[in-house]
Amino acid sequence: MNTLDKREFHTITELTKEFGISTRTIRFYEDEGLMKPVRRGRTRLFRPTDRRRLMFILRGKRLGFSIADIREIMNMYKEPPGEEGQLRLLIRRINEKREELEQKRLDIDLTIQELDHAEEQSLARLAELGVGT
Amino acid sequence: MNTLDKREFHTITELTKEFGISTRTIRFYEDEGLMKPVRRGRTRLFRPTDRRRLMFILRGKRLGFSIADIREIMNMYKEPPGEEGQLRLLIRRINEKREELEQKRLDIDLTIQELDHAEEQSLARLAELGVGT
DNA sequence: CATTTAATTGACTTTTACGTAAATATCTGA
DNA sequence: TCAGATATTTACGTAAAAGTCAATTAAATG
Repeated sequence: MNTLDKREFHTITELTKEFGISTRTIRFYEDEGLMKPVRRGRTRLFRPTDRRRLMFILRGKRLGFSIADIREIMNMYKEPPGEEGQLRLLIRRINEKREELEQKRLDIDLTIQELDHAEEQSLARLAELGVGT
Repeated sequence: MNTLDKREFHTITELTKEFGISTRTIRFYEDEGLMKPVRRGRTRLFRPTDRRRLMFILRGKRLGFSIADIREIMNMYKEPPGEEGQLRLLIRRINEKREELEQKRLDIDLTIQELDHAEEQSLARLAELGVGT
């Protein structure tokens, strides 16, 4: 791979290797309408945009979002609707999602704090045993 | 409920109401060894410590951790082991979990940024429509 | 051109995290 | 003490998110 890797297409196996997922998983996301790779014959060809979508999906998964959640968030990034009511609805949904994410961040910070505490305990215990780090 | 609510025990339904989950869910967590409420007869009585554990579980869930993950993290908060090898192993695991959490935080920040962007687009669109906020 | 090699499709299976229902037991106030 | 509400146990069911396997098909390569 080149440092200036702006290649047009990726194969499915390239993506499985890059992201450590299976072909089944990628096809599953396509079935769910989260990606639309183009085809050469029957073979899927993934454009940079498909790859970005995949990254987005995996990020969502790491945060514990369901496929449905991810689909919903993706839709928020498309062209905003032209009608006022729809727009206001979209904005409300965006804010809901943001709150959800901010709650997650609080959860993370708390958990990290607790891990820090647990680590300290363990380090203290190690010190008691009279060992260097 | 009192402002100084340090009551000894909670019933299962009190917890379901407080946290918006079902009795089945709570019993499931007990089956999974994540909580050990005491019993009066067959009836479960949840102490403050059980309630705290439940909060911990739900926090883990919000972050997309599996039951197995949560159990593993919980075990990190118990008395650290006495043997050096075990201690070092524990410390390594703690650091792995922390990294995982920090990755999640990065994911969150990215996603929030994108939501911000999507919101701006929508607000701009609204402005175009010549409407006030 | 014959054959590995890589992809696709479709069907069935598995795991996780509960939901649901039935039968039984316990408690509680009238 | 008895009806109605609350809990428990056991067992089976289910939805989401893939995993696995088999049959085809297409592509590439010696």
